[in-house]
Amino acid sequence: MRINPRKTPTQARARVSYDAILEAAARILVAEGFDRLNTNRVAEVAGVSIGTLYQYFPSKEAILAEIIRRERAQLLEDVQTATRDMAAEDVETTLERLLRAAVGHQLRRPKLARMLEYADAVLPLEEETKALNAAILQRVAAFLTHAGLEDADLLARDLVAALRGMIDAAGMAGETDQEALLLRSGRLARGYLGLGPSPAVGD
Amino acid sequence: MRINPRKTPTQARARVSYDAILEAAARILVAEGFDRLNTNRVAEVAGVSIGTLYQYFPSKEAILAEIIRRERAQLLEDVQTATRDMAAEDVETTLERLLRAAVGHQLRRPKLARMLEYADAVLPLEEETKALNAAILQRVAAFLTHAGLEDADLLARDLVAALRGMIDAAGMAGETDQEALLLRSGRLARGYLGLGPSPAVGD
Amino acid sequence: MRINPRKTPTQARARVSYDAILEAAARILVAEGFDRLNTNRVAEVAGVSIGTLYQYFPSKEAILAEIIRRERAQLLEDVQTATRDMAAEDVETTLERLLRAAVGHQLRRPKLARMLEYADAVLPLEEETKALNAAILQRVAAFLTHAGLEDADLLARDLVAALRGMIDAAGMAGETDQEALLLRSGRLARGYLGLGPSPAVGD
Amino acid sequence: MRINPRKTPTQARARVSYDAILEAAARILVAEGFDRLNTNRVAEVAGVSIGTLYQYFPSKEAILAEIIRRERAQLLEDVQTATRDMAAEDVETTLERLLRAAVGHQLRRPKLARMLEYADAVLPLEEETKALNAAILQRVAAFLTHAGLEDADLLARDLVAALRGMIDAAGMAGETDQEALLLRSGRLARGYLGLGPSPAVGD
DNA sequence: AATGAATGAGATTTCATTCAT
DNA sequence: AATGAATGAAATCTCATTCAT
Repeated sequence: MRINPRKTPTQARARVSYDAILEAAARILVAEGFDRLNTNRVAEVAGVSIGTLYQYFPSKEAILAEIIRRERAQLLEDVQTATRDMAAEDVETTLERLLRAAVGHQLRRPKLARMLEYADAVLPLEEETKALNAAILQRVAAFLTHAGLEDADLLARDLVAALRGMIDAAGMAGETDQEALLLRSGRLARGYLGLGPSPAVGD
Repeated sequence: MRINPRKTPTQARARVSYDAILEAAARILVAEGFDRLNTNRVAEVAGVSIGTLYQYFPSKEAILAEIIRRERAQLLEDVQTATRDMAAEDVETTLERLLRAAVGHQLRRPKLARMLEYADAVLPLEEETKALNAAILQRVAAFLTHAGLEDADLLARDLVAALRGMIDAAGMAGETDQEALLLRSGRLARGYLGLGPSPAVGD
Repeated sequence: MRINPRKTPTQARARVSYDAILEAAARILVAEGFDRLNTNRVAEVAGVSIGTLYQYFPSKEAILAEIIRRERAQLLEDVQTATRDMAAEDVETTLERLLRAAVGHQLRRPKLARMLEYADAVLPLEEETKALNAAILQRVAAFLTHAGLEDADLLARDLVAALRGMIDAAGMAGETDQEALLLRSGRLARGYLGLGPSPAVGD
Repeated sequence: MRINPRKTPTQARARVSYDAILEAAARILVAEGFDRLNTNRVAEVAGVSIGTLYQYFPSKEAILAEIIRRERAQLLEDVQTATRDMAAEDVETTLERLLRAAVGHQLRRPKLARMLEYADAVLPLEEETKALNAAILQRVAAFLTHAGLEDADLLARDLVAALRGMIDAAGMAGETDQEALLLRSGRLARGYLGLGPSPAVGD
C-alpha cells in the first residue's frame, strides 16, 4: 500500500487543495469516526473532486498517514524545543516545558488526537511515523537520564503512555483548562519518577 | 445503527454458536484489527454460517458492542471484588487488589483490551457501556474517598486513564511480566495520589 | 414450485395452526405489504414455529395461493348463489344480487382484496385459481346472455374489471357504506350495459 | 426507506446511464414482475455497473418510485392537455380527448401500467406521487363540474378507477385495438355519468 | 406434530480507485 | 490540473427452506 503523498503541491492553488483534503479528513474523523471516513466524502467536504484527491494522495491511508506524520512531527519539534537547553537549566524547568508541550499538543484537538492515537495503534504504520515516535521517546529518555534516573527508556515509555492516557481522558471529558491539567500532569510525572517533593494532591 | 443482540440464545446449541461468534470476532480483532473484521470472516472463524451470525447479531457493530459489554462487565466485577472489603482492610491492601485487577485484566489479552478502548473511534458507545464505565470509575472513586482523598471523581478518572495508558503501552511492547508491571503501576498510583513512601524507582 | 398445501389438517389443533398461518399472512399483507411478507414473520405472527408452517405449506407461494383460492372460491359461490334463480326472476333482481355479492365481497377487507388482486395479477397463478376466475366470469356472462346482451364474454370481463376497479378505489379511500357503493355500482353496470332507465347521477 | 434519486444527472453521459437504468427496470418489471426485479439485473440489462446504479438511486425502491413519478407526471400532462380548452369546446369533445388520453396512456405499455398501479402493494407511496394522483383526479373533477355534474370529486374517482380497471383488463387480455377500447370506454363513462344518448352496446 | 437452530444462495449496498474528458 | 462518471470487488444482510431433536 502506497502511503506517501503522490506529489507535493507547489502552486498556491494546489497547496490549498492539498491542505483542504487533510483538514476535511481530520474534521470527518472527529465528527463521525473512522467508519464514516471515505475518500468520496473527504473530497466532498474538502470541496475538491475525487479525481483531484487522488492527484495528491495515492490512497486513503496516505491521507491518514500524512495527518499523523504532521502531528507527530509537530510534537517531536515541540519536545525538542522543550529539551533544547536542558543541559543548562534545572530539571524542574525542563520537565515543566515538556509537560506543557504534551498538554498543549493533546488538548488542542483532543478528539483528533485520540483518533490519531487509535490509527497509530491499529493501522500498519509507515516507517517514518515509527521513527518519529521513537525519536520522541528517545528525547524524553535522554531528559530522564539527564535527570539522574536509571532505566530511562522504560520510564519514558511508561510516562509518556500514562500522560497520554490521562490527558486523553481529560480531553474527551471536555476539560479545556490547560493549567489545571498541567498541574495534575506534573503530579503524575513527579510522583511516578520519584522526583522532588510532589505536593500532596489537593493541597 | 442496531447494536443490541437480536436474541439471546437459550438452547445449549445456540449458546455455543453465540459464544463462538464473539470469540471469533475477538480473535480477528486481535490478529488483524478492526479493518479486517467482517461478518463473513467472523462466521467462518466461528464455524457457523453467515445466516446463523445474523440470527443473533443484527450487525457487525452489535458483535463489537457485546464484546465490550462483557469485557467491561467483567472489569466492573473484578473492581467490585477488589473493593468489597475495603472498609475492613487497610488502604494499601485494597489498592494492591485494585491494581492487580487492572493489570490482570488488561494483560490477559493486551491487544484486545487496546482495541476495545478505542472502540468508540469506530462505534457509537451505547448507554449501557457508558454506564458500566461510570460504575467502574465510581467504585474507584469510592475507594479514593475512603482513602481520605479529596476530589475523588477526578482523581479516579485520571488514575484509571493513566494506568490504562501505561499498561496498554507495556502490553503492546510485549511485556508479559505481571509482577513487574504491577510494581510500576503501584508507583504510578501511589505517586500520583501522594500515598505513602513511594520507593524510588529502580530500587 | 409447489403451491399446493402439503397436507390438509385433520386434528383440531392442526386446523387451528393451519388457519392461523393463513390469517397471519393476510394480516401482514394488509398491514405491511408484500415485501414484508416472509415465512419467518408469518410463523411468528401465527404463533407457530417455522417448522410447523412448513409442515402444512411447501412454500411461501403456497400460502398466498391458498388465501387466493379461498377468497376466489367464496366469490364464485356468492356469484353462483346470486344467479341461481336467474331464469325465474327478472334481470333487475339478479343484477342487484350480483352487485351486492361483488360489493360485499370486496368491501369486507378492502386492502386484502387489493393485495390479492395484485398477487393474482403478478404472481404465477396456479391452474385452479385461473379456473375459478374463469368460472366467475363465465357465470356473469351467462347472466348477461340471459339478459339479452350480445358479446357477453367481453361485456362480462369489462364489467367485472370496471366494478372491481371502482369498488377497490372506494375501499382504499376508506368508504365503508355498502349501500352507497351499491347504488353507484348499479349505475356503472346499468350505464355500461345500456340496461333500463339509469337514473341520472345525483338524483 | 430512501426513495428519492441520489442525484440528478447533468452530464450527457450520466443522463444516458440514468435513463437506461429506468428503462431497464421497466422492461424487467414487464417481462418478469416485481419478484424478479433486482438491482443486479437492472444494472446488467441497463448495461451499467452496479456501482453506477447506486450513484443515482439509493435503493431498488427509488428506481420504482422514479418510474411511477414519471409515468404519473406524463398522465397528468396528458390530462391537462386534454382539458385545456374545455371551456371553449363542448363536453363531448373534451370527454373524447380525456378518454383517448387514458386509453392511450394505459395501452402503450399495458403490463407496465398494471404493475405500477399495484406498486403501492410493494412500495410506500410517497407524497409526490399521491399529489400527482390527486392532481389528475382534480382535473377530471373540474371537467365533470364543467359538464354540469354534482359530486364531481366522487364521480371522478369512481370513473377513473373503473376505466383503469377495464382498460387494464383489456390490456392484460392482449387487446391492442385502441379504437375499440375507446368505444367501450366511452360507453362506460357516458353510461356512468348519465351523459347523452349512450348508444346500446353492440350497435 | 412441533420446534427452532442452522443454512447459504442471492440480494443489497458501499467505497476505493480509475480514466476519459 | 481538475473533473466526476464509472467501475467492481467485497462487504453487509435477508429469508426461504431444511433437519436434528
